[in-house]
Amino acid sequence: MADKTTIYDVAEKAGVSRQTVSRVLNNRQDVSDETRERVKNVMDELSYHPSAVAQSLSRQKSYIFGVVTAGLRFIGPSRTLSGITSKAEELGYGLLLKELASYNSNNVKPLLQWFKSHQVDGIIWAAPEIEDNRYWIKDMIPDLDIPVLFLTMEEQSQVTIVTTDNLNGAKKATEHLVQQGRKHIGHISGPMEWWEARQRKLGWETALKEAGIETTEQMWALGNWSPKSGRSAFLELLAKFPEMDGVFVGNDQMALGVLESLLEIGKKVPRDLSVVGFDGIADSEFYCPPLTTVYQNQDELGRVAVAELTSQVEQKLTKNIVVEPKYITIQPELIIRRSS
Amino acid sequence: MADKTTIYDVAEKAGVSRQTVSRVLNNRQDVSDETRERVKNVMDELSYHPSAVAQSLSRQKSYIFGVVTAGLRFIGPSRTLSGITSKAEELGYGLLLKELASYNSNNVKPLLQWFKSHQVDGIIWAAPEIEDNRYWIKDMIPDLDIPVLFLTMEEQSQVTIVTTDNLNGAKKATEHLVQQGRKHIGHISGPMEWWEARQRKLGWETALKEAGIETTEQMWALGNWSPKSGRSAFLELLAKFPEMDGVFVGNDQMALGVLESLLEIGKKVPRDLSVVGFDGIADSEFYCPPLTTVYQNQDELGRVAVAELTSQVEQKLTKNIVVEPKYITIQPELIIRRSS
DNA sequence: GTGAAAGCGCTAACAC
DNA sequence: GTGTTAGCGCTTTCAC
Repeated sequence: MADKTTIYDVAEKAGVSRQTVSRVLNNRQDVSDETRERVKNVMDELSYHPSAVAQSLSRQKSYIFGVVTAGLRFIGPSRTLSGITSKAEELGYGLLLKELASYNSNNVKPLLQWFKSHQVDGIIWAAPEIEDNRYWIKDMIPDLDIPVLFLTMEEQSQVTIVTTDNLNGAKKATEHLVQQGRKHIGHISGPMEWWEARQRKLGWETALKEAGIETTEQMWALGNWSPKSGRSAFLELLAKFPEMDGVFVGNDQMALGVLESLLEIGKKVPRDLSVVGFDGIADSEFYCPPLTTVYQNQDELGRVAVAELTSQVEQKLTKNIVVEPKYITIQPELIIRRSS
Repeated sequence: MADKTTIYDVAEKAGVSRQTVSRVLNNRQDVSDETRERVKNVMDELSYHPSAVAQSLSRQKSYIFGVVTAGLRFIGPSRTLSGITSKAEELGYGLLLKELASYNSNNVKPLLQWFKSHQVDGIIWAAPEIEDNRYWIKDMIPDLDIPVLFLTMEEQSQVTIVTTDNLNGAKKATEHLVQQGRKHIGHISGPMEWWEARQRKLGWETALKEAGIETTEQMWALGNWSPKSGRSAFLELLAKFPEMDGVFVGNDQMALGVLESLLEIGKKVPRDLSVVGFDGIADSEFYCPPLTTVYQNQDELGRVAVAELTSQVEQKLTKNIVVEPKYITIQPELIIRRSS
């Protein structure tokens, strides 16, 4: 009952047409200053606020982006989301949020349709690339007719992607271990279904190869990103690669598990073994010892994504040109602490 | 260009009126089976999907909730958000998300207005209560005319609140230390501007009082939730309360800092000092030693909030009754690990 | 059972 | 500069 005031009420009370009110609303120039003032005053008096829903319907533009995320209970995705919210706020866009119940979304179509029916101006796909959960891109994106931007995935023609350079980050981490004089550098990876895990492993392999070391199956073990898995993967790895004196771990959480099991078996870090993680989560500074890690700025990732999407949307709108897909890469940086 | 098909196209092709199509869309019973079938087939052929925006405008109901969060870069809020997304999905609601740039939001009014203009059916305020950042409730909520549900705040008449029972959780933690035979139990709190921090401190005081111990200023120190602050607060506390043999820390992250500084100064946990945290974040199981902590199910918090809000919205809609405010409390549970 | 008319609140296109 | 006329795509009376 509070806000039943519509553009019509304002028009009537101000003694003008609804059009004129609309013009004032949209800051058009073709209104006399005198009229504009009068209308604005009436708006205040009536505490009038336009209906965004009606505007969306009429303009065919909502100033809303759809955001798809997954695994919010982990720290990474929410950092990215935070970057998205802040940049969207800056640029005047709202966000319609969906979290995938499982990474392997098989009902992408209804989701995209839902966004479309809400007339979002663009979509940010911030869920990780795992297995073939991107299979639908070629089928769906073209006739969706809404710009979609993907986060964290392999370069692909036809779609714009913003991602941390996982391969290069992993290379930096491994090179650091090499420079520290480590000769037997192992790797604990995330699940191989994850693109990020594969990239990081590849970075480790590449760096070692460039250092003249050939990697073998004995030199790496598989984890699932969790501290617990990091721990068991490490024990497994140590058993089959006993000479290991350095390890690049696929993420900080698994590195936490590694550090803990090192403590238990009485090995000193970094004296006996150097450890380097990936992600640069805030806690890593307080592990014992503080963890050397590759920091990826996920907040920035989200911000860049929104900025790019906005730019594409507005270009499409004003110049009616469809921007060609880009592959935007963000470089992570090595943070050296006491674990190496 | 893909989805220019409207209800009108369907009506025309099916040889019925737009209303009939609408009836089929809304599963009304007053349509003959034969007509329904025909219309449905045409919908499929044209791959027609109704516009949610047009429906919102027409029905004056959007099936969207507004969500306000803050501090997504920390792990707590995003867990809650995850609970919110999953339950909302189950109940058929979408989410319009806003993250406060700072905890002390002074521009609440435009935010609420924005939600209102988007015709959200309800609002979940999931940002923490800090200082007087709730001052606006009495002024704004009544004439907003949209149900608003608050998370994590002090009971207050007129508004529905869902919260973890921080006081009781803190009591449990402290009582546990007492039962372990600790005689000198200190506390490191979060910032006193935070309601949660005050509640947890109060729980510590209450438990000690019930155990016959009077708390003094010497027995607690102030942190800011971060590991770093936990560390310095602990050192400060140890200096003025040297006989301390147990400490209840306001959250797990600060407890991490405490554990690290204990390692540095060479004190054994729990032999010399027992440590208990609060939150039950996943990592706490992998601190050294694994942390005893009070687990609060933030996912559930979000789910309960959505369920309650939905219930209120639908009751208001069907029976046209405004549900009276509730204060819903979720009990956290003590998880005992090696740090105590 | 089905259709016609009116309306949700606003904007775009064209008049004057 | 300002008003008129049509929509945007759907639902809600109320006829028949």
